[in-house]
Amino acid sequence: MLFWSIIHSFMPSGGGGDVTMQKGDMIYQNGDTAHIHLAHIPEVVVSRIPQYFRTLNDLFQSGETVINSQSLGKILQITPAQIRKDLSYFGKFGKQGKGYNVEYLLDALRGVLGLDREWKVAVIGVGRLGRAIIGYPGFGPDGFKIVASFDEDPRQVGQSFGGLIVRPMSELANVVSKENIKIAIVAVPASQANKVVNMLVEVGIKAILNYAPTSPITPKNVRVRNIDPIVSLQAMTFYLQSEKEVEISLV
Amino acid sequence: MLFWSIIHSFMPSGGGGDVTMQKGDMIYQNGDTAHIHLAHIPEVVVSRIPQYFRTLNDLFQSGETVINSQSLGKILQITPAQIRKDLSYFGKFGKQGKGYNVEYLLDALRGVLGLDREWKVAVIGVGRLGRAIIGYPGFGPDGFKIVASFDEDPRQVGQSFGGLIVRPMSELANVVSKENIKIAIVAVPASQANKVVNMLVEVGIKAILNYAPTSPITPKNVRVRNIDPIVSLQAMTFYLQSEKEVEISLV
DNA sequence: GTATGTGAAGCACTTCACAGCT
DNA sequence: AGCTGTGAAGTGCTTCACATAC
Repeated sequence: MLFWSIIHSFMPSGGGGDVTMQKGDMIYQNGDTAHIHLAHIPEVVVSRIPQYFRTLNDLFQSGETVINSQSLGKILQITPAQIRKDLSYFGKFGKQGKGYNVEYLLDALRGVLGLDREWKVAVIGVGRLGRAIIGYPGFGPDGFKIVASFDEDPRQVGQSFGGLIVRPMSELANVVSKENIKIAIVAVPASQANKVVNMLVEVGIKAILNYAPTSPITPKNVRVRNIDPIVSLQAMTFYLQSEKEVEISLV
Repeated sequence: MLFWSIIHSFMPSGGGGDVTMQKGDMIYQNGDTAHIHLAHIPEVVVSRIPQYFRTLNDLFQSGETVINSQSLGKILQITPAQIRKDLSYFGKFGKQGKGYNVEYLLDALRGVLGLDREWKVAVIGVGRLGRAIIGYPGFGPDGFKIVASFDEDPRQVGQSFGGLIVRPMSELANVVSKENIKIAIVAVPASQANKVVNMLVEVGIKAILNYAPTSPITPKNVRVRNIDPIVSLQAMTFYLQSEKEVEISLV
């Protein structure tokens, strides 16, 4: 039985020379565990893997057993070469002349993304949005389990939404450490967002899905993804107004 | 008084030779209107402009009058060079030795993004998420006005949320054309999403903010932005499980 | 002195094209 | 014959570094 371990930044700071890693390099064996160190994987690649995963899930549900990079590309509007290259960062999952076995690739990507376990999630802010998130049925099937909710407002604390009791922020540290929560969803007003994010970093949260219209600053080892519908809409209105005349000063 | 016009794809298809445009090229004068044709602007650049806009808005609200690319970069975690380069696609908005006048740059970017007008928006699907969107107060201040909501479910039709009556899908074409709606927000279950998106394209919607966990296919002249929290979370779990051992078959 | 705007250099991602396997 | 996996080529975005302007 063999294992692999993804090491994202391997910097033996104690001196002794630089180490340049190549994809697939096996560096050392530690007890029973063989560690394979992968070279840097581009962030854009990582962000596409969940899309492949979701599509493969859909295909699997509809009973498809095999798919090739061309068909997958058509569904996702991505070139076949891109898909093959992306997958090749993680292994060889296909068969020449055939394509990819849907179930096999699905399992492989589940492992790559770390979805072969349950991730506990905390929701901060139980306003209209927070409650919609708690009630959203889409998290469970993918292994995300919302196990706690918090709010600063004493009038919300103690209430129950979706079978989850709203706790005061003062309990954040305790609950996060006791439940070993690594992921938080921020659904508080913009004015509170930065403060809340700082608290989350403080108590050891490592991934934050931020619905507040801010770009909070966090240490490099804490990941943030911002979901801001306004920003998304504005990126589209730019294209909508092509050929519309806009006044500027032209010396 | 001078104007500029952003032409994104200028392809005189009637023959007569290729036209390669350079940033800032002035191509022709038509009546009172000088048209300046900008070269292709990278999509990543366009997607960053709304972030600059939001931050400048925040700064303006807090009374800041001047900012330089360094400070703006610190807030947004973007290099100063990147910010200056991005802005340079659209004009020269700063002063050497000084920086950017916040209000002036804000106005300029408002024009660039086409936010110096009101954009009417339709929401499709008034489930929990759709209602949260309709009730979200963040759209108004940025010029997005939700003017209509639709749902396929007859039990929802006729109800009123946030002062907006839910209409049946059969009225979509009429309302969109009469109200001149160009933007739609899709908040229906995944199973209906593709069908709904096709209907939206059909009736002339040009920009879609899609909350369903799908990647709908649309003509090139219809923009889609997908907001899928699961995909965002999964891109983060990849990094969370660094150094975690994952079983694979290593021949 | 300070900070912008921008060609040029550097770097990273995408696409090509084909060897290799089925 | 068909499709993957992948070096190499191509493309495009980012960063540099400095002339220019305040």
